[in-house]
Amino acid sequence: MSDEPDKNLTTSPLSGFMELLPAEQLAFNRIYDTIRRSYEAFGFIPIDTPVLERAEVLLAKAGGETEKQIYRFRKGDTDLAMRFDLTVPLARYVAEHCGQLVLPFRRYAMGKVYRGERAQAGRFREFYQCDIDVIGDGELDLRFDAEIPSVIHMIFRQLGFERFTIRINNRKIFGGLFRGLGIERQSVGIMQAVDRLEKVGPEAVRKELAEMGLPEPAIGRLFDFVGLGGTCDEIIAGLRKMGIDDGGLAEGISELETVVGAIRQFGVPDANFAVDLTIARGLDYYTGTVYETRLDDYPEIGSVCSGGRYDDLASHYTDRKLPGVGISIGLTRLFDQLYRRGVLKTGGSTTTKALILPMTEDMGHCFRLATRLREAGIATEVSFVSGKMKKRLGYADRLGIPFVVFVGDDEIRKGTYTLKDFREGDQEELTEAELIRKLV
RNA sequence: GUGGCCAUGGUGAAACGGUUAUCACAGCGGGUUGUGGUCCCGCUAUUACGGGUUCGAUUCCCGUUGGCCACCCCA
Repeated sequence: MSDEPDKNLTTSPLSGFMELLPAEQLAFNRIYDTIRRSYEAFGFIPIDTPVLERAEVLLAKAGGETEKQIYRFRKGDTDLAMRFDLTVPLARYVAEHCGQLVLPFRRYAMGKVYRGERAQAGRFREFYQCDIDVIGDGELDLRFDAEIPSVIHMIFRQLGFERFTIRINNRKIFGGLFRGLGIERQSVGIMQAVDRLEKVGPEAVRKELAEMGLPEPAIGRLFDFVGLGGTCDEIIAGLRKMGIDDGGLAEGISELETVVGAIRQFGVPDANFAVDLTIARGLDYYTGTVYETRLDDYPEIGSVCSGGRYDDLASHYTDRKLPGVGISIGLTRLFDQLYRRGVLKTGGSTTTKALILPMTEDMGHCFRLATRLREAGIATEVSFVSGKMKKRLGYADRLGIPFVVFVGDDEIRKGTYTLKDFREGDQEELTEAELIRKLV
């Protein structure tokens, strides 16, 4: 071990780990707070679970992909892993505490998750997910499925978006269709192919399906099916008209119809949601309603929020049947993509509203004023930058602090303060009461 | 995980075999006392790392590391 510190250590963060400058971080936190407030407005309860879990817990129902991507390591005799989403930890949490929880349990969680995959634009190895889920006891009303889009709607409105579409589908429809057409065996491959429809176009998908060995008539029917368009009601009517006889399909259609009706009752305008029979969602644990939300003006970002219903959340951890429905907002991706496109307004690089600039030896006077301003809810700091005025004011200027309060011996004698509005450039001499009234 | 492209000050770029590697922005100092942002002057700072080819490498070749993009997967 060398005693000399290595001054040439790489200072960039690891690839796939987002790190922000102050103004960016503040913009990020504004989005975070907006999401949190909306979740709480619907009565969701905040729950925070550990970033590290026993590997066996996280991998209990993991498929191949998760297994490959999970960060896993040993510490002593313990086999540890970092959470790759917030849903699996929720399952463990609910199984552990269900005796003390009131069901249906409405919880939200906002935290970092980890996936060891190759980073790319909009694809991180460490990122924030903002989840809500409702967990029921044995059964869970379909109206909870409809409430989720209503939460999404509120969040994106609050974030300042008008043009976004919450796409809805039901996994039972796919399942029923595949059974009805006798192509159930290849269902996973078919859904993956259909998911690529928008990306590669119908011809490529048709070819891919043929290569999987699907008979031509079945492919035709499949395309009739995913080609169904129009309003939610037209699509649902179209589905019924296809005349495929399968109990699961009928159930899926009827659930979808119920959910669509309830979404309208929740007041989500038709402009902001749509039935889209092509969305399947990779994760195979969804068993009913599925969601995917896109910003209409930025379709290339892809889904910014997705989720769905699962029949049994915690089957690996408990015998109780706990159905749930939820969604996850990929906050890191959402922020990153919006920021790259310049659609986020960034303000100053500080939370300070008023900077007290002492021009007196009487620092106690300045500190007491600072305390009273803070108690009035005004974010305040006292400047200790010394030197020329140019430098002292330059500090406020560069951080974007909106107000500077000059405290000089003249003012102290008169019992006043000089308040300078940094954006307007003008200033006025005020009493303390006037100062507070002005800044609050 | 598979494949392609790229690596120049803090940031974004220029030079693409040839004397002290250029420019802009940012940063620091100055343009005299209790008033910043614009303007003017000055300063600091760069060829990712290791090897090879060559009289000579930022430039060409190999390796390493890192970044970007596509696929896969997904938030």
